[in-house]
Amino acid sequence: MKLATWNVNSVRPRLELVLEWLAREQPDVLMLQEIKCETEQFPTQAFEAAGYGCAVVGQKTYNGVATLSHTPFEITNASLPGVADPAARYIEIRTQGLLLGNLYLPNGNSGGEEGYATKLAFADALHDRAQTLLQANTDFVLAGDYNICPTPEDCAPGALGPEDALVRPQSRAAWRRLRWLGLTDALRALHPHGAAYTFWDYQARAWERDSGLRIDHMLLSPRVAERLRTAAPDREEREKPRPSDHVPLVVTLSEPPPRSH
DNA sequence: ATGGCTCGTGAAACGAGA
Repeated sequence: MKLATWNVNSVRPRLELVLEWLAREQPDVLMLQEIKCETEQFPTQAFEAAGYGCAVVGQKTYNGVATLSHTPFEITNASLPGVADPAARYIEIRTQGLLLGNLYLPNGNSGGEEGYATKLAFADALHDRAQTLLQANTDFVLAGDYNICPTPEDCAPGALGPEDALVRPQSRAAWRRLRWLGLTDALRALHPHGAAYTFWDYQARAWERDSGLRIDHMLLSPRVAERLRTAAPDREEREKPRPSDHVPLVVTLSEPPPRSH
């Protein structure tokens, strides 16, 4: 099973790029963030023509998430339980025996301390959602743009100041708290050290200087982690004309073991 | 060097992004 997450920074100007990527990579599921359009404006027909059903939560101008699935699915949540903020930042589906949460965690650099508190509140609610799913013995993946660089290795030297919301101690603590539930960081489980960036700023020739960040992640519940085979950012997408500032993170899983009884 | 790009909005700057 092949899963991917990709912050596309607006789906409409990126539609051809995403369709080409789907045709080439043929993932089972692609989780998109920052679609930046209302649900009705999402190019559902184009993705359906490519063989993917769409679960979409959009809004005007900002945010928005969509999950594309090659296999039949049901939507289990169109917002993150416990989050009062109406921003379109979470959609969750069930397919192939997995619950797949697609999230766009608030950046937290705008809106002062109130904006930062929104980020931490979302992370708290995500922790509670993961805990609920673990208690229900559910196999799940939480994938998306977490807007957190978990460790200094995940931030190119000088790319961010120490006060940035992506590296603030409370942001990193929120990430560790998720991991301490027993979740596996797919990328780091297979590649424990070194840069594995998923984002390069459009500005200051960040891509050319490889001044990137690792902020897009997939967390796996324990039984899913046992099936982990590969995890890698697709850096080639950052070379394309008019790219997103993020690249896809691609994870492959082996088939689930036969059920015991 | 707090700017540098790239979006959406809506028709000019501006906010958000990270």
